[in-house]
Formats: sequence, C-alpha cells, structure tokens
Amino acid sequence: MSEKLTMDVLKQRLQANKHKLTTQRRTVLNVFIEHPGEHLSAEDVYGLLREQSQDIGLATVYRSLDLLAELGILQKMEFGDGCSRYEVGTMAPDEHQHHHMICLKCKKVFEFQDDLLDKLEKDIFKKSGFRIVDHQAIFYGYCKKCQ
Amino acid sequence: MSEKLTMDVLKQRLQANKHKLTTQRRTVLNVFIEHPGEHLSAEDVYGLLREQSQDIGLATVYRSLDLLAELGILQKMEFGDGCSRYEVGTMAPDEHQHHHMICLKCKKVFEFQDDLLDKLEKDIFKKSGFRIVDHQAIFYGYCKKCQ
DNA sequence: ATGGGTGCAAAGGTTTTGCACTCCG
DNA sequence: CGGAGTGCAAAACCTTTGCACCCAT
Repeated sequence: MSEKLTMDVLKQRLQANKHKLTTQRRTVLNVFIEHPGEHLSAEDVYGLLREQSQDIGLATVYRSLDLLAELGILQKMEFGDGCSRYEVGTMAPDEHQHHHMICLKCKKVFEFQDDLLDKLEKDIFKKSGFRIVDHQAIFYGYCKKCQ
Repeated sequence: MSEKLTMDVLKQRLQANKHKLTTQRRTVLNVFIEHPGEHLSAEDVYGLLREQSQDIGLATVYRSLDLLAELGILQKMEFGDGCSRYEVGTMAPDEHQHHHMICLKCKKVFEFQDDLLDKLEKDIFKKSGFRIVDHQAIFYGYCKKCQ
C-alpha cells in the first residue's frame, strides 16, 4: 500500500531521524510535488525556486536533495548526462518499480511499469546471497517517433 | 558467438571507422586486457599506465576511453561514485548480459549473469514501441559477508 | 606530407566544504 | 538557548577544450 507524499511525511521522517523541518527543505520537496514525473537536477530545482522568488542557496539545494534521498523520499539517479537527478521515490519499498528509457535521439526520458526486476532480485539472492535493497535500471534506445 | 578481445579487434575497428592505431590507444586497451573484470575509471587507467612507466596524458586517456566505448570495445557505466567507469564490453550485441551489484557497506562490485532483461526489453518494445539498444542495471544492497 | 592524434595547461561544469550567521525545537 | 541548518565563496573534482607539436598512414 502506497503512502501519499505530503509535507507530513517529510516532517515525520525528519523527526524520526532527528533532523529539523526547515523552510528550505519544505520548499525543495514542494518543487517535486509541483512537478510530478520529472527528473530534476540540483540546478533544475535551484532554478525553479528562484523563478518562484524563493531565496535559497545552491549548496542548500544539494544538501536537501541528499537528505531527502537518504530519508527515502526522493530517489537519486544517474542518467549519464553529467549530473545527478532526483524524483519522488515509491514511498513503499515493495511496490512495483518503473524503469527509465532514454531516447538517444530526442533525449526524452520515458518510463515503463514493471515488476520483472523483483523476480530478478529474488533470483540473485537465491543464487549469490546478495541482498538487494535498491536498484536502478536505464535503457537506451529509440522511442516510437525517432526510430 | 563471442569474438575474443585482442589488439586485432582494435586495429580492425579503428580502421573501419577511419581512426589511427596509436601507441596510446593500444596501451589503454592493454590495461583492460590485463585487468579483466575490473571497472576502471579514467584516473584508474592513467594511474596504472604511469605505474608501468607508460607516458600518456590524462586527456588522451579520456579521449581513448570515449573512442573505445564508441567502437563498442568498452562499455561505459556510471556507478554513482562521481566518475565514469569502463569495462570490456560483450563484443557480441545479443549476448547474455551481466549486471552489477554494489555492496553499500564494503563498496565492492559484484556481477551476476542473466538474460531476464532481454525478456524485459522485448516486453517494453511490444507494449510501448520503444526500441532498446543498450541498458545499464545496477543493484544496491549488501553482499553475503556484509549483511 | 598531411591531417588525425597527443600533451599540456587552462577552462568548464558539478558538487563539496569551511566558516560565520541564523533559526528550529 | 544551543546546535543543526544555511548562505556564500572558495575549493575540490571530473571532464572537456584550445593549440602547438607529433607521427601513423
């Protein structure tokens, strides 16, 4: 069962880990709530906040993204474009995952729902004893329009 | 059928793409032949070459790695540790893939043979029309020793 | 011989860090 | 209040680039 992402979740997880609920952390999370399904870099978040005339330092954006990822609220990912990107995580650990597909021509990011990787993870544990807690899968190719 | 990685493969692929076979490119490839199964960064390769008293510039290492990846000889990957890493690719495009598992405690990289992702790729194409040509899957967790 | 390749150093881009100041709990 | 969090600028990285020189073809 998925828990919806709200400011309460943030507050709750911050407190549980003895962190403070600051304006900046709330503002950063809010950007992700306002931009569902996007894969934002630190610079993206910083830019969006400055557009909203929100006063925040770039270093704080980096620190907030790190923390939110650590708390499991955001998921960090590398698309190989030179910067880390973040999106709202699945809140629930055993939920179906979505994977990312990047079109090599138009550079757009597509998503695909799937639970095949769950099966693969169980396989890996059975055969090697490696216990997986997270994963990242990126597929490169050509989207319907570009191929 | 897999083609073994040799200097001949390098020579052949360079010529096919109108590039020159230089000492530096041979030396870089040689590092990977001497270090099978490792995931080397540009700095790693540079360091290993300097240990061997091979005279090469860091920029050239970067350029060679880029080129070798472009030629399909090396595979570029991001483990999220701040730099790109490379390893010898599968030479054959439709061969079984191996995935990477990174232990969050000891930071070691483990590998796992599997062809489940082939199935997933076919699935994706069928359902979304996205044609996949490459992928990267990384699993984070705890290895047998560390959990 | 000639143009691609190299080495060096400088520049570029992303992320981290030191430190004084701020403000949440 | 006190210490975690912030902002700023500097530093730390990784990677790319400009340019003069070199050397495979």
